[in-house]
Amino acid sequence: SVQLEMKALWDEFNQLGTEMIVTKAGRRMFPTFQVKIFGMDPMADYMLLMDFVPVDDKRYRQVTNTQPVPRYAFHSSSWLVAGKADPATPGRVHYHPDSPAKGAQWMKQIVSFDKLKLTNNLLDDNGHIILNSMHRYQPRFHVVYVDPRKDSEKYAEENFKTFVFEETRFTAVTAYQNHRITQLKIASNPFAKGFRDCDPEDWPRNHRPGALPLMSAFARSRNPVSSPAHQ
Amino acid sequence: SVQLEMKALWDEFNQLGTEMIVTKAGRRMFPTFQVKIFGMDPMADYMLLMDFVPVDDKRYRQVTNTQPVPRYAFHSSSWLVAGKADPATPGRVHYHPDSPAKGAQWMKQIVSFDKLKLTNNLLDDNGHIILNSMHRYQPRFHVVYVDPRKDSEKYAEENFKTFVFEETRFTAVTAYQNHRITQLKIASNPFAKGFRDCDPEDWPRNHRPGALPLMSAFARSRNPVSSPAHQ
DNA sequence: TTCTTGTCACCTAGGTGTTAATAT
DNA sequence: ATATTAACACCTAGGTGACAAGAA
Repeated sequence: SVQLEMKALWDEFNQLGTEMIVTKAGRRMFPTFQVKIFGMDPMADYMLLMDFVPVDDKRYRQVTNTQPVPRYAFHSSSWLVAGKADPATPGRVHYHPDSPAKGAQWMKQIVSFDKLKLTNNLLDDNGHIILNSMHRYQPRFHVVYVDPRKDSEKYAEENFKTFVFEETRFTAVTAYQNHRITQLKIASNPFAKGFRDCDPEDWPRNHRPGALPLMSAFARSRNPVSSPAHQ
Repeated sequence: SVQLEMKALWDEFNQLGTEMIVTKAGRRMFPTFQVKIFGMDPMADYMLLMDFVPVDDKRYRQVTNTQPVPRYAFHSSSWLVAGKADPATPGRVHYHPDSPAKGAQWMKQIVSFDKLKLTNNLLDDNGHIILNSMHRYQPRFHVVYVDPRKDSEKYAEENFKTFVFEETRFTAVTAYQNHRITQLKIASNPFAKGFRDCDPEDWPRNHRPGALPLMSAFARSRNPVSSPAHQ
């Protein structure tokens, strides 16, 4: 079985509609997809990998709310379906760089896919995951048992297991569309600290009950709670 | 067979008497020990590791030349034997973090031991290599074939091979003793660029034949030449 | 006197969103 | 209009030798 790490943070993003930047050179995901694994055979070899499947066959489009809104308005924009999805290229997979490794090694610490990068460059030759901007994707996590038997191909079907966490769904974008997503990224990603206007360490102490809860996930995620995988 | 990378740079350091800093927290080696490997079974698993053996049973001592020397003197100090070596602690080994891996993976690119760190802390619990300051050491590189047979222990003797490059010998120190070593480190280690007083990129062009050859190894090492292993 | 330790400025290396310019 | 790109300032993370202070 598998537990998603930083579930509280993923939930907060998912509630707003998670967006992930794609660039030509490749961009990491934030939050990073990381899991805790249980129940492997400690002595057996496993390959760990991820892929990304379209959530639907729609292409999205950002529509700006042009009506006058109060300052600090919450819903200045939203997603609209803009047509049928672009034809999917044969989806790439990302093997965790430690693969293959023994079950004992995978289980003894959190497995982090922080080397995984997303790109919109169809001609990418860095092995990055290729996605279409303005499309929605569902990350999937696969565990493959390395079968020592000679005719292991025959058992391929029973030698892997797939885990899907719906809270990790996201829209691929080349620039953030929802400003609240931007703010949550800035508040929770250490590499974006330069864009913060207050010290996040002070937030839990200074937090007023009525304030915008942009930082709540970050505060909570310091003691991450995991969730069981869907299927 | 194994080829040492950056051999020209190692030679230049070795000619001056290589020194490596050891610290409580652990310090990387420079030059980094890296090799190119040939002749493995592409499909077989191998473990790669390093250890460090005392070159002799001597403790060293730096003696300062107190006689008046001309400016820019070349030999202001030297090493003297200072007594018998301190009792050796059971030597640690450093497994290359990618171990175990297939021969094909080890051979397809340079294997770099840049995660290896040296410490003088006898109580170190970070898994770093523990060395005595003011003692000389010979790095050794070991290739271990992971024998798939059940009684593999019986074949341990024939399942590993050791490679020794004498030009990688060094003296462990807590502070540099030979100023020319310091200068060569500053000239060739990118992380010490802050202490340079000229642009190393310009050196090959501006190099006057009569000038001090401090940068020559760095200039040459841009097209690294390898050397065969001793044994 | 000699050796060791801890702090520091200054780097490498690379992950952020911003912004202005460009493409569609 | 909307979407994409490239350069950029500002971070994280961590590897340098210098230096002053301390230890042996």
